[in-house]
Amino acid sequence: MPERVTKRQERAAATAEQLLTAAREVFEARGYQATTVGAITSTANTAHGTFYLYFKNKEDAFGRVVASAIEQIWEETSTTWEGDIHADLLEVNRRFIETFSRHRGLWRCLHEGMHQSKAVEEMWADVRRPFVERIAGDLERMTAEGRARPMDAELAAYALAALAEWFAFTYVVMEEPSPRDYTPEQVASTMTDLWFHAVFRDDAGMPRPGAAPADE
Amino acid sequence: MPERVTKRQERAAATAEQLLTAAREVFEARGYQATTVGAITSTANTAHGTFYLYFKNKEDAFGRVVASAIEQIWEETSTTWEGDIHADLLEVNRRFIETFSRHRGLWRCLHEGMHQSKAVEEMWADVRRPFVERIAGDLERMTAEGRARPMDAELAAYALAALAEWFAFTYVVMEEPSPRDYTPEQVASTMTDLWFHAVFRDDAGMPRPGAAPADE
Amino acid sequence: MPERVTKRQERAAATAEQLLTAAREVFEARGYQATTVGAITSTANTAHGTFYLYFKNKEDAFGRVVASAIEQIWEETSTTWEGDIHADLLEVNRRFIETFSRHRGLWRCLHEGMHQSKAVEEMWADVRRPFVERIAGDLERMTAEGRARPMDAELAAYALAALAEWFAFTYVVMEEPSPRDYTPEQVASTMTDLWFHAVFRDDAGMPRPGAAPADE
Amino acid sequence: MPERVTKRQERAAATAEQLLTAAREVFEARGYQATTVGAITSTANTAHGTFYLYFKNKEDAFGRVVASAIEQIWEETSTTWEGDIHADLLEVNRRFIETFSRHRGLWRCLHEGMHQSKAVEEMWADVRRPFVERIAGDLERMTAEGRARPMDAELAAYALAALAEWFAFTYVVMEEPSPRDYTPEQVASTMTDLWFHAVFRDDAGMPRPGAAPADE
DNA sequence: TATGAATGAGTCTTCATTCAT
DNA sequence: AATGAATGAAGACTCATTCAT
Repeated sequence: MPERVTKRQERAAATAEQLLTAAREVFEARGYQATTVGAITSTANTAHGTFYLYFKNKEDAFGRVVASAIEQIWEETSTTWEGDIHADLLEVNRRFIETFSRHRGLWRCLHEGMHQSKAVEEMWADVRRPFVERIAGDLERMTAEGRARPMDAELAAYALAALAEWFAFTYVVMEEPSPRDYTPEQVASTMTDLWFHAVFRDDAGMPRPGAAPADE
Repeated sequence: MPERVTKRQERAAATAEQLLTAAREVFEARGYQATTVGAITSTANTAHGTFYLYFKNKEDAFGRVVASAIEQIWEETSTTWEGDIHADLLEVNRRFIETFSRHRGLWRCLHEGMHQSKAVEEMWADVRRPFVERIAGDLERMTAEGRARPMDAELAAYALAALAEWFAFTYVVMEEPSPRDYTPEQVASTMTDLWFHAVFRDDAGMPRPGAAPADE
Repeated sequence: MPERVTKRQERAAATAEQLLTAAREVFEARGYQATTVGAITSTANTAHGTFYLYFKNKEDAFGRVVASAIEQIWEETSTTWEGDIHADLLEVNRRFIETFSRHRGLWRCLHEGMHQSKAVEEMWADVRRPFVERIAGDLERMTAEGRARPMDAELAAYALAALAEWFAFTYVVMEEPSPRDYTPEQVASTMTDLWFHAVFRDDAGMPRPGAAPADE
Repeated sequence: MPERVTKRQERAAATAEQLLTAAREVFEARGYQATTVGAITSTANTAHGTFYLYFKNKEDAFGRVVASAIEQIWEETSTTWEGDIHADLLEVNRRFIETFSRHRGLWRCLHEGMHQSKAVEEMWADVRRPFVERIAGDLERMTAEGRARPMDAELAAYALAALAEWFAFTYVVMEEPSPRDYTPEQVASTMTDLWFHAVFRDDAGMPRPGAAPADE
């Protein structure tokens, strides 16, 4: 009875979908610790026990939520570095802040959960590592091309990722500095400015190689 | 009856000291959430209720612990910026990593607690603000002296503080990157390198005033 | 799957019943303040947490206990006032004292809790209001029929309810005056006598309509 | 050195006075259960331990407070029953409501405490017994004089005391009925009206023996 | 596949009372 | 007579997880 099985699978898939969506909503709204299985199941309109058919536990559910969200962030902050590096970098940073903003609940949740559960801590490390590696790769390539200063690319990548992650986090999530004092545009601009000068030779990233160094 | 008073006050001070030390130990070892008043009092060898003679609650106790630790960190990361800026910066960063390391339990606790309690969140903001302001002041001065590039000093200070705080945090507390792969010295060096180039004119921080600018 | 549901519902209903009965027992025996959730659950042979599946908290549990008891009291103190008013009144008062006696633990608990919790205070007010209104209604009707003296029916109802409630309470619960000195029958009789003369015209309640007024 | 001793005694008496006053304030403001020894001593500006030099415990302190207050109430609700009984009764009831009002905090405290502590329960019984006896005495005398109907004077006295106590308590303390709906004057009047007709022969208390019964 | 009733461990806080000084 | 530091008992409530149906 293939049809029956299919129907069952369909229902099951629908339930799984409901639970995942609900989990994301609740994690974003309440944070890691304050999220309860009960809140997720009642948001998903399923029985309490059903949760455990689809997730091993809270950590597991959070992992799935993060995994599904992270793809989006990854794609939104990708670039091909064609043309003007400074402009590209600014654009990436803008998108980073913007994406971070849209997912702020989840980020906060990730940072919170990372102190509560070893599994979430590893999840956090796994989430950021590709970003770090992308940066490290870019740095190495740019150094090889003579545009970036020579440096320990991996360590610098960690440092720059830390700058981006924590500057964005404090600004977007902790509101330190307050969004009333600085616009996301200013934040992206400052981030870009520091990152750019930290990394590139003075003339390297300049779009017009003949031009004199800009005075900001 | 000055003697009497003194004796009592001495005992009380000793109790307070025991509790504060115990609180610090437990917070560092277990983290914010997992720390219980019972663990603190039994470590301090006092009755449970005695805790509430000296602290309003867990948050309050944590506040005192942090306050007492923060002074030390502050002093250890102060400098007068005489002579070679690059060398001074490296020294400050070395000490920062080193001090951070020594207080890693507390830092983790602070970051954890900041997601659990609004009061701790404010505490975190209060702790870092002086650092940010110190950086902003230094930047402004250096820009005025023509050594640093012109920039929004406050925002840049937030960004650089974020770099230092989170790079140190991930390295020291989360072990990302692993200390097996990179020494604190390397971390301090990378941090210094990035920070230096991000901020200073190419010739600005150079100890040898006679040297020509690197490019052009 | 009606059978399954039924079995579960049966068990749940049984648990609820156990808890309610246990709660009543404990409240009656210990009073409001001294009653602990632990005492209720261990009396009911359930886990501690099960209590919170059926009640929001102690107040809520008490509310349910009172509600279930109050119905009984209400019905036992209802009458249709046919025939001899004095005899009817005596019968009501007898039953009131008797019922009060049977629920003495609960009454004491209600009076105690009313000073401990705003919710219980309102519960007390809600419990007695129907009694007051019943009395007020009776008074108005009897006045309209020319049997009761004209008076502010509502205020008089509050006063008479206070007489009944507190006379019964002091006698039954506080044993003031002592049951060794006065029987419930005497108490009901005195209560009836005072209430009767307080309210009725001298000839009004008399069963013998032909009798002349006592005086003048 | 008699002078020294005297000075000491004076100080001690002053301390005792401070504590008693403070205790009364706190009991009136907070109620029995919510009153803490700490609140009393800090109101009295004495050390915590000093409390136990003058009182055995909280019950004891409350006993002293009640004793000192009760005299006043007793005197304010005394009358000589000269002339018009109805008018006298109304006046007594007015003063009773008024006095009750002024001491409402203490009354509530007494009623609350009576459920918390056997000692306070006895205190309550001791406080009201003289009132009951005064009423019983009055009733007996009036019956002997042919003005009141024959009845069990003591039991009737308990009933009438209950009426007065609880009607006043619910009105003044529990605000049931609400003071917005009924004035103290109305309450006193209703109380008087019921009491009067409950007790006296129709013509007995009338000031003008020739007058027809008043229609309210 | 889905249900939902039951479990029970874990912690902060208050406060009356004592007693050394 | 006065102090005030220290004590320690006592109780409500949440929620992840299980398992019989």
